[in-house]
Amino acid sequence: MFETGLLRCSKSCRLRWTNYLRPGIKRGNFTDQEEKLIIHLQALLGNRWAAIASYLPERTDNDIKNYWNTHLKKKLKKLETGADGLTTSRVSSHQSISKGQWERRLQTDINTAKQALCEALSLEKPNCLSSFKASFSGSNSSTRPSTYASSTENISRLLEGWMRKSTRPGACQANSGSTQTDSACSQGTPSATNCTMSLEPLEQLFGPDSSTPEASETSLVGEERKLVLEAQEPLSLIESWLLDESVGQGQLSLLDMALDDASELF
DNA sequence: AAACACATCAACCGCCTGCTA
DNA sequence: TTAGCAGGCGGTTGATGTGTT
Repeated sequence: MFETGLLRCSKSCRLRWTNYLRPGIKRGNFTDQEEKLIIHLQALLGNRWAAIASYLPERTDNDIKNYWNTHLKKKLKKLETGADGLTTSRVSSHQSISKGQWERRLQTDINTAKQALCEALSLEKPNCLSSFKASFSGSNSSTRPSTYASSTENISRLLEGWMRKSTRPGACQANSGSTQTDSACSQGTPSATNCTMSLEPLEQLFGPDSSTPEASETSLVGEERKLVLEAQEPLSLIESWLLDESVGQGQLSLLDMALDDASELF
Protein backbone atom coordinates (compact mmCIF):
# COMPACT_ATOMS: atom_id res chain seq x y z
CA MET A 1 0.00 0.00 0.00
CA PHE A 2 1.14 3.49 -0.73
CA GLU A 3 -0.20 6.86 0.18
CA THR A 4 -0.28 9.69 -2.29
CA GLY A 5 -1.07 12.45 0.12
CA LEU A 6 -4.58 12.45 -1.19
CA LEU A 7 -7.31 11.11 1.00
CA ARG A 8 -7.44 7.97 -1.04
CA CYS A 9 -6.11 4.53 -0.49
CA SER A 10 -4.50 2.54 -3.26
CA LYS A 11 -7.77 0.82 -3.85
CA SER A 12 -9.56 4.06 -4.49
CA CYS A 13 -6.72 5.25 -6.69
CA ARG A 14 -6.88 2.13 -8.77
CA LEU A 15 -10.62 2.51 -9.10
CA ARG A 16 -10.29 6.12 -10.06
CA TRP A 17 -7.69 5.23 -12.65
CA THR A 18 -9.52 2.31 -14.20
CA ASN A 19 -12.89 3.98 -14.20
CA TYR A 20 -12.02 7.51 -15.03
CA LEU A 21 -8.42 8.47 -15.69
CA ARG A 22 -7.20 5.57 -17.75
CA PRO A 23 -6.38 6.64 -21.31
CA GLY A 24 -8.53 5.22 -24.04
CA ILE A 25 -11.72 5.37 -22.09
CA LYS A 26 -14.64 6.37 -24.20
CA ARG A 27 -17.12 8.62 -22.55
CA GLY A 28 -20.57 9.67 -23.52
CA ASN A 29 -23.44 7.81 -25.02
CA PHE A 30 -23.25 4.18 -25.86
CA THR A 31 -23.70 3.31 -29.49
CA ASP A 32 -26.40 0.93 -30.63
CA GLN A 33 -23.78 -1.71 -31.25
CA GLU A 34 -22.31 -1.32 -27.81
CA GLU A 35 -25.76 -1.46 -26.33
CA LYS A 36 -26.65 -4.64 -28.14
CA LEU A 37 -23.33 -6.19 -27.30
CA ILE A 38 -23.85 -5.46 -23.64
CA ILE A 39 -27.28 -7.01 -23.69
CA HIS A 40 -25.94 -10.01 -25.51
CA LEU A 41 -23.07 -10.46 -23.12
CA GLN A 42 -25.24 -9.86 -20.11
CA ALA A 43 -27.54 -12.62 -21.29
CA LEU A 44 -24.56 -14.91 -21.60
CA LEU A 45 -22.49 -13.89 -18.62
CA GLY A 46 -24.94 -12.42 -16.20
CA ASN A 47 -23.88 -9.43 -14.14
CA ARG A 48 -20.20 -10.00 -14.66
CA TRP A 49 -19.44 -6.50 -15.61
CA ALA A 50 -15.69 -6.88 -15.66
CA ALA A 51 -15.98 -9.79 -18.05
CA ILE A 52 -18.42 -7.86 -20.19
CA ALA A 53 -16.17 -4.82 -20.10
CA SER A 54 -13.31 -6.90 -21.42
CA TYR A 55 -15.22 -7.08 -24.68
CA LEU A 56 -15.66 -3.33 -24.72
CA PRO A 57 -12.14 -2.12 -24.05
CA GLU A 58 -13.14 1.51 -24.29
CA ARG A 59 -15.74 1.14 -21.57
CA THR A 60 -15.25 0.38 -17.93
CA ASP A 61 -17.14 -2.18 -15.97
CA ASN A 62 -18.56 0.61 -13.87
CA ASP A 63 -19.78 2.40 -16.96
CA ILE A 64 -21.40 -0.70 -18.31
CA LYS A 65 -22.92 -1.52 -14.96
CA ASN A 66 -24.34 1.97 -14.67
CA TYR A 67 -25.62 1.93 -18.20
CA TRP A 68 -27.26 -1.40 -17.65
CA ASN A 69 -28.93 -0.31 -14.45
CA THR A 70 -30.09 3.04 -15.76
CA HIS A 71 -30.92 2.35 -19.38
CA LEU A 72 -30.93 -1.23 -20.49
CA LYS A 73 -32.85 -2.68 -17.57
CA LYS A 74 -35.68 -0.32 -18.32
CA LYS A 75 -35.47 -0.98 -22.00
CA LEU A 76 -35.67 -4.71 -21.56
CA LYS A 77 -38.44 -4.38 -19.00
CA LYS A 78 -40.34 -2.34 -21.52
CA LEU A 79 -39.85 -5.02 -24.10
CA GLU A 80 -40.86 -7.68 -21.64
CA THR A 81 -44.12 -5.98 -20.81
CA GLY A 82 -44.77 -5.17 -24.41
CA ALA A 83 -46.94 -7.09 -26.82
CA ASP A 84 -43.98 -8.79 -28.37
CA GLY A 85 -44.63 -12.41 -27.64
CA LEU A 86 -41.42 -13.78 -29.05
CA THR A 87 -39.19 -11.24 -27.49
CA THR A 88 -41.05 -11.42 -24.25
CA SER A 89 -40.78 -15.14 -23.98
CA ARG A 90 -37.17 -15.12 -25.01
CA VAL A 91 -35.99 -12.44 -22.74
CA SER A 92 -38.08 -13.35 -19.76
CA SER A 93 -37.38 -17.02 -20.05
CA HIS A 94 -33.67 -16.71 -19.83
CA GLN A 95 -33.66 -13.79 -17.48
CA SER A 96 -35.85 -15.51 -14.97
CA ILE A 97 -33.31 -18.25 -14.58
CA SER A 98 -30.53 -17.76 -12.18
CA LYS A 99 -27.27 -17.38 -13.96
CA GLY A 100 -25.55 -20.29 -12.33
CA GLN A 101 -28.41 -22.57 -13.10
CA TRP A 102 -28.49 -21.42 -16.67
CA GLU A 103 -24.79 -21.98 -17.06
CA ARG A 104 -24.84 -25.40 -15.55
CA ARG A 105 -27.73 -26.49 -17.64
CA LEU A 106 -26.28 -25.06 -20.78
CA GLN A 107 -22.93 -26.65 -20.14
CA THR A 108 -24.50 -29.94 -19.26
CA ASP A 109 -26.58 -29.83 -22.38
CA ILE A 110 -23.60 -28.92 -24.51
CA ASN A 111 -21.69 -31.75 -22.97
CA THR A 112 -24.47 -34.20 -23.60
CA ALA A 113 -25.05 -32.96 -27.11
CA LYS A 114 -21.41 -33.14 -28.00
CA GLN A 115 -21.12 -36.61 -26.59
CA ALA A 116 -24.13 -37.71 -28.58
CA LEU A 117 -22.73 -36.05 -31.61
CA CYS A 118 -19.42 -37.80 -31.31
CA GLU A 119 -21.14 -41.09 -30.95
CA ALA A 120 -23.57 -40.42 -33.76
CA LEU A 121 -20.83 -39.49 -36.10
CA SER A 122 -18.81 -42.48 -34.94
CA LEU A 123 -15.78 -40.36 -34.69
CA GLU A 124 -12.84 -42.57 -33.95
CA LYS A 125 -11.24 -39.85 -31.99
CA PRO A 126 -10.77 -40.73 -28.36
CA ASN A 127 -9.60 -37.21 -27.81
CA CYS A 128 -12.91 -35.82 -28.90
CA LEU A 129 -14.76 -36.54 -25.73
CA SER A 130 -11.90 -36.40 -23.34
CA SER A 131 -10.72 -33.05 -24.52
CA PHE A 132 -14.21 -31.69 -24.42
CA LYS A 133 -14.88 -33.08 -21.01
CA ALA A 134 -11.62 -31.66 -19.85
CA SER A 135 -12.57 -28.28 -21.18
CA PHE A 136 -15.80 -28.42 -19.26
CA SER A 137 -14.54 -30.22 -16.22
CA GLY A 138 -15.22 -27.13 -14.22
CA SER A 139 -18.93 -27.38 -14.78
CA ASN A 140 -19.35 -29.63 -11.81
CA SER A 141 -20.15 -27.25 -9.06
CA SER A 142 -18.69 -29.51 -6.40
CA THR A 143 -15.28 -29.71 -7.99
CA ARG A 144 -14.78 -26.55 -9.94
CA PRO A 145 -12.53 -24.07 -8.28
CA SER A 146 -14.23 -21.09 -9.74
CA THR A 147 -17.48 -20.80 -11.58
CA TYR A 148 -16.38 -17.46 -12.78
CA ALA A 149 -13.15 -18.61 -14.32
CA SER A 150 -14.62 -21.63 -16.02
CA SER A 151 -17.61 -19.85 -17.36
CA THR A 152 -15.70 -16.84 -18.48
CA GLU A 153 -13.23 -18.92 -20.38
CA ASN A 154 -15.96 -20.97 -21.90
CA ILE A 155 -17.99 -17.99 -22.87
CA SER A 156 -14.87 -16.35 -24.24
CA ARG A 157 -14.34 -19.30 -26.48
CA LEU A 158 -17.93 -19.26 -27.57
CA LEU A 159 -17.80 -15.58 -28.25
CA GLU A 160 -14.62 -15.90 -30.18
CA GLY A 161 -16.32 -18.32 -32.49
CA TRP A 162 -19.40 -16.23 -32.65
CA MET A 163 -17.48 -13.11 -33.46
CA ARG A 164 -15.53 -14.87 -36.14
CA LYS A 165 -18.71 -16.03 -37.75
CA SER A 166 -20.73 -12.92 -37.30
CA THR A 167 -18.04 -10.65 -38.60
CA ARG A 168 -18.83 -9.72 -42.12
CA PRO A 169 -16.64 -7.95 -44.62
CA GLY A 170 -16.35 -4.36 -43.55
CA ALA A 171 -17.95 -5.02 -40.21
CA CYS A 172 -14.65 -5.30 -38.43
CA GLN A 173 -12.92 -2.11 -37.66
CA ALA A 174 -9.88 -1.31 -35.67
CA ASN A 175 -10.34 0.23 -32.29
CA SER A 176 -7.44 2.58 -32.31
CA GLY A 177 -6.23 3.95 -29.06
CA SER A 178 -7.95 1.38 -26.97
CA THR A 179 -6.08 0.04 -24.04
CA GLN A 180 -6.58 -3.27 -22.39
CA THR A 181 -7.50 -3.05 -18.77
CA ASP A 182 -5.73 -5.00 -16.13
CA SER A 183 -8.79 -7.11 -15.64
CA ALA A 184 -9.09 -7.67 -19.34
CA CYS A 185 -5.54 -8.92 -19.52
CA SER A 186 -5.86 -11.10 -16.50
CA GLN A 187 -8.99 -12.68 -17.80
CA GLY A 188 -7.58 -13.68 -21.12
CA THR A 189 -9.48 -11.25 -23.23
CA PRO A 190 -9.90 -12.61 -26.70
CA SER A 191 -8.17 -10.83 -29.49
CA ALA A 192 -11.51 -10.14 -31.02
CA THR A 193 -12.02 -7.24 -28.69
CA ASN A 194 -10.84 -4.97 -31.42
CA CYS A 195 -13.65 -6.03 -33.64
CA THR A 196 -16.91 -4.25 -33.88
CA MET A 197 -19.25 -7.13 -33.76
CA SER A 198 -22.08 -7.85 -36.05
CA LEU A 199 -25.19 -7.92 -34.02
CA GLU A 200 -28.00 -8.70 -36.37
CA PRO A 201 -29.54 -11.19 -33.97
CA LEU A 202 -30.25 -8.45 -31.57
CA GLU A 203 -32.05 -6.53 -34.23
CA GLN A 204 -34.78 -8.93 -33.37
CA LEU A 205 -34.93 -7.38 -29.98
CA PHE A 206 -34.67 -3.81 -31.05
CA GLY A 207 -35.65 -3.69 -34.65
CA PRO A 208 -38.97 -2.16 -35.57
CA ASP A 209 -40.08 -5.31 -37.32
CA SER A 210 -39.34 -7.69 -34.55
CA SER A 211 -42.76 -7.88 -33.04
CA THR A 212 -43.62 -11.24 -34.49
CA PRO A 213 -41.72 -14.38 -35.30
CA GLU A 214 -42.80 -13.95 -38.87
CA ALA A 215 -41.50 -10.45 -38.96
CA SER A 216 -38.19 -11.37 -37.50
CA GLU A 217 -37.89 -14.22 -39.90
CA THR A 218 -38.83 -12.22 -42.93
CA SER A 219 -36.42 -9.54 -41.90
CA LEU A 220 -33.68 -11.99 -42.63
CA VAL A 221 -32.47 -12.36 -46.13
CA GLY A 222 -30.95 -15.08 -48.20
CA GLU A 223 -28.39 -17.07 -46.33
CA GLU A 224 -29.57 -15.97 -42.93
CA ARG A 225 -33.13 -17.01 -43.60
CA LYS A 226 -31.92 -20.31 -44.93
CA LEU A 227 -29.93 -20.87 -41.79
CA VAL A 228 -32.82 -19.94 -39.56
CA LEU A 229 -34.97 -22.43 -41.39
CA GLU A 230 -32.25 -25.00 -41.11
CA ALA A 231 -32.15 -24.37 -37.41
CA GLN A 232 -35.74 -25.45 -37.21
CA GLU A 233 -34.86 -28.82 -38.62
CA PRO A 234 -34.54 -31.82 -36.28
CA LEU A 235 -31.00 -30.85 -35.40
CA SER A 236 -31.14 -28.97 -32.15
CA LEU A 237 -29.62 -25.56 -32.06
CA ILE A 238 -26.90 -26.72 -29.80
CA GLU A 239 -26.11 -29.52 -32.16
CA SER A 240 -26.09 -27.11 -35.04
CA TRP A 241 -23.64 -25.01 -33.18
CA LEU A 242 -21.53 -27.96 -32.26
CA LEU A 243 -21.45 -29.08 -35.85
CA ASP A 244 -20.84 -25.56 -36.88
CA GLU A 245 -18.00 -25.26 -34.41
CA SER A 246 -16.41 -28.47 -35.51
CA VAL A 247 -16.64 -27.63 -39.17
CA GLY A 248 -15.69 -24.04 -38.68
CA GLN A 249 -18.32 -22.73 -41.01
CA GLY A 250 -21.86 -21.49 -40.86
CA GLN A 251 -23.35 -18.32 -39.56
CA LEU A 252 -25.80 -19.22 -36.86
CA SER A 253 -25.38 -16.72 -34.18
CA LEU A 254 -24.50 -17.73 -30.70
CA LEU A 255 -27.12 -15.42 -29.37
CA ASP A 256 -29.94 -17.11 -31.18
CA MET A 257 -28.70 -20.46 -30.07
CA ALA A 258 -28.14 -19.43 -26.52
CA LEU A 259 -31.51 -17.83 -26.19
CA ASP A 260 -33.36 -20.50 -28.08
CA ASP A 261 -31.61 -23.15 -26.12
CA ALA A 262 -32.52 -21.47 -22.90
CA SER A 263 -36.12 -21.31 -24.04
CA GLU A 264 -36.08 -24.96 -24.92
CA LEU A 265 -34.53 -25.96 -21.67
CA PHE A 266 -36.99 -24.06 -19.57
C1' DA B 1 -37.82 31.43 -9.57
C1' DA B 2 -38.51 27.71 -6.51
C1' DA B 3 -39.56 23.16 -5.35
C1' DC B 4 -39.75 18.68 -6.49
C1' DA B 5 -38.88 14.34 -9.08
C1' DC B 6 -36.06 11.77 -11.76
C1' DA B 7 -31.65 10.39 -14.09
C1' DT B 8 -26.86 9.84 -14.10
C1' DC B 9 -22.48 8.29 -12.63
C1' DA B 10 -18.29 8.44 -9.65
C1' DA B 11 -17.18 6.53 -5.54
C1' DC B 12 -17.74 3.60 -1.66
C1' DC B 13 -18.48 -0.88 0.68
C1' DG B 14 -18.06 -5.53 1.66
C1' DC B 15 -17.04 -9.98 -0.04
C1' DC B 16 -14.05 -13.13 -2.35
C1' DT B 17 -9.73 -14.82 -4.19
C1' DG B 18 -4.86 -15.31 -4.84
C1' DC B 19 -0.40 -14.50 -3.17
C1' DT B 20 3.20 -14.71 0.19
C1' DA B 21 5.74 -14.90 4.38
C1' DT C 1 -0.90 -24.91 6.80
C1' DT C 2 -2.48 -20.52 7.71
C1' DA C 3 -3.00 -15.71 8.65
C1' DG C 4 -2.51 -11.28 6.68
C1' DC C 5 -2.61 -8.44 2.85
C1' DA C 6 -3.74 -6.47 -1.66
C1' DG C 7 -6.44 -6.46 -5.58
C1' DG C 8 -10.68 -7.44 -8.22
C1' DC C 9 -15.41 -7.62 -8.38
C1' DG C 10 -20.51 -6.58 -8.07
C1' DG C 11 -23.97 -4.10 -5.46
C1' DT C 12 -25.23 0.09 -3.62
C1' DT C 13 -25.13 4.94 -2.32
C1' DG C 14 -25.08 9.79 -2.59
C1' DA C 15 -23.89 14.03 -4.92
C1' DT C 16 -24.93 16.43 -8.88
C1' DG C 17 -27.35 17.57 -13.05
C1' DT C 18 -31.60 18.01 -15.64
C1' DG C 19 -36.41 18.21 -16.49
C1' DT C 20 -41.07 19.32 -14.94
C1' DT C 21 -44.65 21.64 -12.52
